[in-house]
Amino acid sequence: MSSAALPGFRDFYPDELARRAHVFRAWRAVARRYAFVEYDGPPLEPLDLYTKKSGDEIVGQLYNFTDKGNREVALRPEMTPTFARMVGARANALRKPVRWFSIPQLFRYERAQRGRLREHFQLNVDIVGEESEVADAELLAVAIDIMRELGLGPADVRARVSDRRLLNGILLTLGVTEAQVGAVYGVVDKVARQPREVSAAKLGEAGLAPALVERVLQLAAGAEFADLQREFGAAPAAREHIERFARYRAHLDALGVGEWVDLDLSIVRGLAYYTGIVFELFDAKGELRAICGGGRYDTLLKALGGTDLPALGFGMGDVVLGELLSDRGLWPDAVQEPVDLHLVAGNGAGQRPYADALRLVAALRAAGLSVNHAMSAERYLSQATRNQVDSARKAGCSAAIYFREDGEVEAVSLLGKMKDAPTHVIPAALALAGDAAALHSLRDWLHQQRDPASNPNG
RNA sequence: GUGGCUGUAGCUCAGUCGGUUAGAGCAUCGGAUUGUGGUUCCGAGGGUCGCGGGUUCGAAUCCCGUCAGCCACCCCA
Repeated sequence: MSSAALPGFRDFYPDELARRAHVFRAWRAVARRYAFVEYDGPPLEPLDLYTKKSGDEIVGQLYNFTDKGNREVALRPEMTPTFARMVGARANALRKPVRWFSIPQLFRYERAQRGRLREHFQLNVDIVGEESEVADAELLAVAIDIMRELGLGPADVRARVSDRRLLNGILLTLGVTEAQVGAVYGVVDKVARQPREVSAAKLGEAGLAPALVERVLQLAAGAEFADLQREFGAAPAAREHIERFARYRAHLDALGVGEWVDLDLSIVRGLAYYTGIVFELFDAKGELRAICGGGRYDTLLKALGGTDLPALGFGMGDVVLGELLSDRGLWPDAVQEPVDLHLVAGNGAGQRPYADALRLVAALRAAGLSVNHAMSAERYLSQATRNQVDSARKAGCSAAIYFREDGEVEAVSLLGKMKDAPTHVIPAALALAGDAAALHSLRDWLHQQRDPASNPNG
């Protein structure tokens, strides 16, 4: 076996690239439907772009090195700092709100495992300059509509949403002190991933009374928004946030994605820079890692040295999403673009110079058709036609084309049944001369063969 | 970075108690009376049994190490 790709890196063979393209198509189609525009930045950035935001510990998880100009650089592990720089540099000139998306390839140096490689492609969708919770609803709707676009439904994927301000207000109302809030977040974030006793012990260590520990764990394990409204709707520390969240839910319903969404106060998204509504998308069976995560980060742009603008966004990677599509059998049947025509030897092949065969191929290509051929005069003339036709069909070609004994050029469909396959004839002289009408008729005929509605052989 | 499981052809896997030149199916390539199809038949190529060391007359097989993959931590996307 020759050397393979580096650990955590992928070779994309044509079938795999076609699947990747399928996901990218869905990402772009939905992002554009929501009026986002695409941008990109450099895959290599100054190292301090990341250490400024995340501290020096981050270096252990980066692909970083010193370049030949003695600059400390890193392959980008995330898009947000680049995005923040680009927006910040033109903050005053950009029409607000900014709605941008990107599909960067990102890199992280850490142990690869299922759903987690050292390299992946991640859709980033961000909005800058809008504080209304309508923007939060719009953002989540983009992520959910991508699931729909790929054939997934609310029984396959669930959106879990929370709001840090809401959780904060509830905790303060219950008697958690400002000083304890940080520690409580840390426990709540992991409540589903560690034993209840461990969570309880950590909350106790943070200074929470036993009754309060129970109450916090109960809320983190699952809460109905209606119950929260009843209990905290009038509390001074929580009321504003309860009301905002109610409006958010109503916007999601109106945007047509309400049935995908569950409240889950345990969604904290690390302890980092999120300031408001946060969300994650999971497969409904809970077998995979998060498909997507994001939320509001109103203070980050300023913290990174940019303008003080509210912002929100999410990232959605191709790896977990691809695993989910595989599990659900949702990849399209024909992932490859079929080739239109394959030149084979017909009964008239021997009557013409080989150059005519290449001229025919060239004329068809000039007319915009995709055409393959054997690239060997010897094989074209000596190999049995049935083998040539069979190879073309197996390669996924839509039709074979050849010179007939009477000198005409004939195409025969390779789709559908082999008996009585449809054919289309054009005079060889017109085909070789690149006659527009003749080639147009061939193109129409090909389209007709591919359209199942008008192709009884399909 | 820590621990557990697994490594045989491009893929899925056989390979007995340690015993001759490591096999099958699928896939690929060539062919089946100068020509039009999925079936069928014949044939071919393709392996440092992950890698290195050890035990042994003899190792795919047993032992140790290492690398890679998977899983769980850690951390996050």
